[in-house]
Amino acid sequence: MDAIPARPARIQDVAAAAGVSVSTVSNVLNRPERVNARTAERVRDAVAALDYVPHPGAAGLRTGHSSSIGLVLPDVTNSFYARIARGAADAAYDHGYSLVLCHSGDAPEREQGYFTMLVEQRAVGAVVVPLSADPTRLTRLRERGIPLVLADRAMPPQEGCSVSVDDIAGGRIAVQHLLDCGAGDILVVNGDRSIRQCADRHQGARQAVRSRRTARLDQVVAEEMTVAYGLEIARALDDLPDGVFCTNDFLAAGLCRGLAERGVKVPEDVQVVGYGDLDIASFVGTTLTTVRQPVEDLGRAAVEMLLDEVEARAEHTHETRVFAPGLVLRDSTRSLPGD
Amino acid sequence: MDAIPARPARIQDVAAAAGVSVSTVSNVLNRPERVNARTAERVRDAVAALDYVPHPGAAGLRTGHSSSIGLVLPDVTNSFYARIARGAADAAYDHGYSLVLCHSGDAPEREQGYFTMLVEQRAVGAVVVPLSADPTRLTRLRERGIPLVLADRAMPPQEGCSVSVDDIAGGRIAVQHLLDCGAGDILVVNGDRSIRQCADRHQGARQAVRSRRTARLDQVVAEEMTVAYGLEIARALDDLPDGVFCTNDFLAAGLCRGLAERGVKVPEDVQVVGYGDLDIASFVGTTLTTVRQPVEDLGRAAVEMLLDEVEARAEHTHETRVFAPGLVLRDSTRSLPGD
DNA sequence: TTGAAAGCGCTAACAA
DNA sequence: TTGTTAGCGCTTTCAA
Repeated sequence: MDAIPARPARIQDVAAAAGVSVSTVSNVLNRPERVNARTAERVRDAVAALDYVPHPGAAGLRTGHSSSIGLVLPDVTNSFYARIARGAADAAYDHGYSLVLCHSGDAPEREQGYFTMLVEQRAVGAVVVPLSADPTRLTRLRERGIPLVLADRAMPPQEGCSVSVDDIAGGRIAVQHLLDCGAGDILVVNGDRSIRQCADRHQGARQAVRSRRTARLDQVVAEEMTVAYGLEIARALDDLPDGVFCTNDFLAAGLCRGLAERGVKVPEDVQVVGYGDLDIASFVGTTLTTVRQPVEDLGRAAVEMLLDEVEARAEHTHETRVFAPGLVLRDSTRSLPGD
Repeated sequence: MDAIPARPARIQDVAAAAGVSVSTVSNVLNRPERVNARTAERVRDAVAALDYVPHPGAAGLRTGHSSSIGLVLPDVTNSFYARIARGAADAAYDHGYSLVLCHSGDAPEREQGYFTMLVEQRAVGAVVVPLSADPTRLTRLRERGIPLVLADRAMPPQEGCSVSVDDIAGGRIAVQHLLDCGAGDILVVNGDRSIRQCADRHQGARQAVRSRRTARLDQVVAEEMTVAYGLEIARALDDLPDGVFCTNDFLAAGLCRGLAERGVKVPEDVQVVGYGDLDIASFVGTTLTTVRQPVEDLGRAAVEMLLDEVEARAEHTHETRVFAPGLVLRDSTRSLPGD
């Protein structure tokens, strides 16, 4: 029943059908300006008739350039990384590259396995969200001729490009907004401070508070950044602040629920800002004002910086690109006085 | 500062270093049994010394086999598809294939573009969640020699393999559970019935009710399967059922919120079952009892069926594999009488 | 403007 | 057991 898959046409077949040489066909396809218009048309007809599609693998063998990019992520089902993947896929598609999905699944040996695979395939480069901060393996990849761009991690600029979101700015705009909306006694509900993102967001919060003489800032650290711990913290709170900045939306969702339990109204009594604009932010009882990160842009930019490095090796200079987050206004904060 | 990426070693370099011919090196790598142990060791030393990694692209050119699989999805950031991707990535990795991520983004012309790319690359096959039910484009892919496995969509078995979750069973176990927990007047809050999943889940619900003489079943259709519409429906409900089956968790989350607004207690007054076990299911006020689909298994199985077709072309017979969903018990239903 | 021919890195007959 | 050699499908000098 299956149609016998005809062996795909090769460039030779096209040449024969059009009555020209293979190099002419190649020229029609790659440097059309070099070839007579009438000949070109004959060739194109043959291409269409034979349903010819060139084989970039074979071409790459000759030219030395492959057309695949690796995307190495800890976990595709994590929405943050999925958004990076989407941006990267868009950019790769636009530029005619194919994207090889490498799901390292938090296993360093698997990440390493993918690195080897990328070297084998002579991938043109890779966008990677590395599992560990240890840069040795990454450096080895570079030495093997695979340039890489780090996403969501910093990298010494002389080592290569990287993209990330400015978490300090994120913390700052979150708390600035609370201040603008009239809160003066701010609590930061944070995750483990050894996590760079958490430390940065807190630092941003401090910056914002410092700019307002009368304001004060407190911090409480949750063991894990989950709804459950947010809830816990709300229950345990002794005296209520009038503004809370949670460094992720899960904490914020739990916190809101805990406050509701205690009869505390959001945003009337306490205003809350979350972080991440995760799905949950719009699903909780009081929808969350939160910080949105342009994550797709990260993925897109990473691929584009990689291609710049690859295609313009000489003029390329490494770049550390930091994206600005933005605030999404919803119901867990009051509207600005001016509005 | 950059180490000049030394041009990677070729099989010839290894041969020279080991003082043997290229074919011996090739044999050591591919059919070690054919070669003298001592020679093999010399070769392996040379491989290590030169840090040689074979180039599967070049090999594929010779053998005609590539080692990449396409994964064509409407949207990686959708958690359902992301879970498929994860399963597929795991399986591909285990079998030594690379997975090319094709994010069609709901754009048919882009999906088509990816199909062409897969043909160009001589991908060994593809796992695809097609945008439209129209099978013509898919058939063309097969004819071009790219076997495919459909995920989350049915396909006539003679056309190829497919994997999906049994939505009828899902609807049935959901409602069966409501009945078992003492509910007798069941409402299905459904999405558009022209969506196969919705129709199937409702059919499963009917099957369950039919088995219980005294039970009755009602249905209300939401315009969209969102939290907002779930909320709406809860508000508009005239007389309350004692069990509600929502065909997705967003609807269920909204419904619970709406019921809470009206002072209706879940699960004391009304029991609720959702569908999908999305993140939100454990985040709502009353955590949702819901139907969990083994989506990663779909992705994994799809890749494995594809490889079976590719590697055992002769003995392969197409298969339509249907996975059984399971119930996740949480707080929106009462515990079973027996417990 | 076109074509002939070499070769990218590898595998697989076939010969030695 | 090992080596020689002819391609896989394409690009790219170089010559015509």
